[in-house]
Amino acid sequence: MSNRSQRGDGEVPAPAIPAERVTIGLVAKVAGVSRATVSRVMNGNPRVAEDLAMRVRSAAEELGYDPSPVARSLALGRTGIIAMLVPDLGNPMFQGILHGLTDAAGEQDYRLLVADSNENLHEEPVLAVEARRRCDGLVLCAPRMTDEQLYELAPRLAPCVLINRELPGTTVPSLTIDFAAGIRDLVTHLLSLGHRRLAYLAGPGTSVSNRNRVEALHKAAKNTFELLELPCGATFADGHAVADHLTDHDVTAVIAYNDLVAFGALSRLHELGINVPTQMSIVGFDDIPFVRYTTPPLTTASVPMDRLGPEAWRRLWSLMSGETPEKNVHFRPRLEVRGSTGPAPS
Amino acid sequence: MSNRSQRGDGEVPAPAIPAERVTIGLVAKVAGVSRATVSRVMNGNPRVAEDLAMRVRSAAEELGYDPSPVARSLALGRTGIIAMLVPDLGNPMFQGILHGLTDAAGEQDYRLLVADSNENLHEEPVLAVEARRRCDGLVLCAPRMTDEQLYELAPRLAPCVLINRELPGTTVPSLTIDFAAGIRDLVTHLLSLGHRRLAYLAGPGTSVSNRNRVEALHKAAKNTFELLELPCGATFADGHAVADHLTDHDVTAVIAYNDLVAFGALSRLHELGINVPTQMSIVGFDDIPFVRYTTPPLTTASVPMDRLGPEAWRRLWSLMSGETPEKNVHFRPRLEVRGSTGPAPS
DNA sequence: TTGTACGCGTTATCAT
DNA sequence: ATGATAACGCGTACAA
Repeated sequence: MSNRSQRGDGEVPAPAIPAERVTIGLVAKVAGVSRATVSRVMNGNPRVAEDLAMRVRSAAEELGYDPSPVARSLALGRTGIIAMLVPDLGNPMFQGILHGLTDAAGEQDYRLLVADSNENLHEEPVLAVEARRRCDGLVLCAPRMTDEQLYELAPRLAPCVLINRELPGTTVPSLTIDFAAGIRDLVTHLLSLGHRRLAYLAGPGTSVSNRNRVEALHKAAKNTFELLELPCGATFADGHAVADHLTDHDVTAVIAYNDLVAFGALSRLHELGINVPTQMSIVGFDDIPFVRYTTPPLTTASVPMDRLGPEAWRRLWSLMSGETPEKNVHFRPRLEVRGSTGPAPS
Repeated sequence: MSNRSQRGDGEVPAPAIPAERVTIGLVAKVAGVSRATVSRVMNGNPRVAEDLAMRVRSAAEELGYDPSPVARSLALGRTGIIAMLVPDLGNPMFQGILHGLTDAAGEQDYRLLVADSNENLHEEPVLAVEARRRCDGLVLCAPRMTDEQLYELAPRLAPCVLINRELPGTTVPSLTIDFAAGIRDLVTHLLSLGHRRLAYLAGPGTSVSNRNRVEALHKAAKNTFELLELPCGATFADGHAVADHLTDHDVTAVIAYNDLVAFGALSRLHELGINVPTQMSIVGFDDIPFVRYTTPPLTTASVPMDRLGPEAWRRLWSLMSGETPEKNVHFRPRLEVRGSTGPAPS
């Protein structure tokens, strides 16, 4: 059956270049039909004589023919692919979105291509354009790109759906998280527990979502509680590192930029012998999969990650179909009270 | 300068379809030259008169011309892209590889496209072929694909580099982890601590890397210690769930399929009030970034993740250049003794 | 129903 | 140095 029966009596070479390119023309010649007919058969066009179709199919099978996606894309003017650009694949938050997006798009036979801008925040715009040019649509999550850049780029990125930020004055659809509401809920929760001196472990300074949180915090802090802002970051390691300085100040509760940071801080506090929540309360943001299992389980603002992917796809699909996408959604996080928060120590 | 100066007096539409396609032909017409010349200018061909080049550049600038990657790929016969297929983006292990691969390939102006086979293990082969056909090379990590399938597919995937598995009898380069050695080190460590009854939290049954571990364990167990094999999985949640059954049996140490699982189990044991390592020792595999911070820090077999990406790229590059890639590497994990292992309770 | 011929947007090979 | 023109591999009017 398979051609590897001769394995064992020699090395089977891994051909860097196929023996001879098998194109639609070759199949046509072998099957004794025109290329148009082959094309029709391959695309399931029903109006071809069954005998011809058979000949084509067996020829294609025999030659191992597979239409070139590139040539196909050029002729069709579409690729059947969408791309998503994320700032950090390591963040479980994006993994959730990616998963949902893959599934939703997959149902309509669209494939998802993931591009990670990683640390090259500098090249974020380049990557976005490049990714977009190779496919039919883009889901863009670029928290560090300036509004200026985004306005400039938007026309070249369409059809495009924005995640976690908006582009006022344009019709570019966007899915956002109501960070302010989430922060308010967390603060209210902490205040109700008697906390009055809070620390905020800030995310990347250039990130819009960090700015949103900071603004909400400052607004809430007015005449209500003391707020200490500590530069931190977005990763577990960042949170872990900054936790050392927590005891330098007189705070009783910590609001982390996100769950990863909160987790890192939680871990470090444990190492330092500081009990959570009796000596210090701590909250995160996002509700990524495993923070419900940390010790203690993390109180956080739960973002409905699983809804973002599908919603993004629907809007992208509308745009690609020339229709008007549904209105933007501003997801409201749900306060998830768990074990990492408790009454403020007297 | 920018055309968004009129923002504010109306909605700027997000054009699903660019106003008019600006192709190389249009630029040529506007600049008053042939398409060939435009192509030359765009590709930095030095032998074009400077005045013509100027005209072309300004025309291109003015029209916002950007060569179509698809058409370009078709004409050139190469895309400038490589793909990597991973079974689970959520596993930090792959994120490490992806990162290294992105950087290495990026230095030679190749972009990385990530495809996640997610739970569609069934479609893994399809995805692999699809991904490969759209670019110039593939880094494949498909732990659940059968050898049969892989042998069958190999020719269509070349140039291709395998991660975590080999294809004996072929010249397909592969980068593998010496799971057996890692397991042996972990076992030896546990035995030296006096443990004689071990549990193994098995990964996905269909995964080759799981089979490798199991084999190594059975080999080591011969007349040395008792081995209990518990079906588990590959995620944090899997480990968390299975930990409940750990106390049903009389084991003193646990070897988890990977760090994620170990972490999950660790977390659950803590909830159950079982102290690690005094009552139970536990080890993981991989050494993903944050397990050094868990409580207690996890003893594990450290895999040099950061080396995999670059090594994979070098081999892929060789293949694409028609050269013979360097020999395969069988990475030997390094035993990382931390706080999650201790003397067996008497 | 089938084949012919052209278009998709670009690069490369020739003449000139 | 520049411009026709033929690839690249495929889809699809249109004609037959």
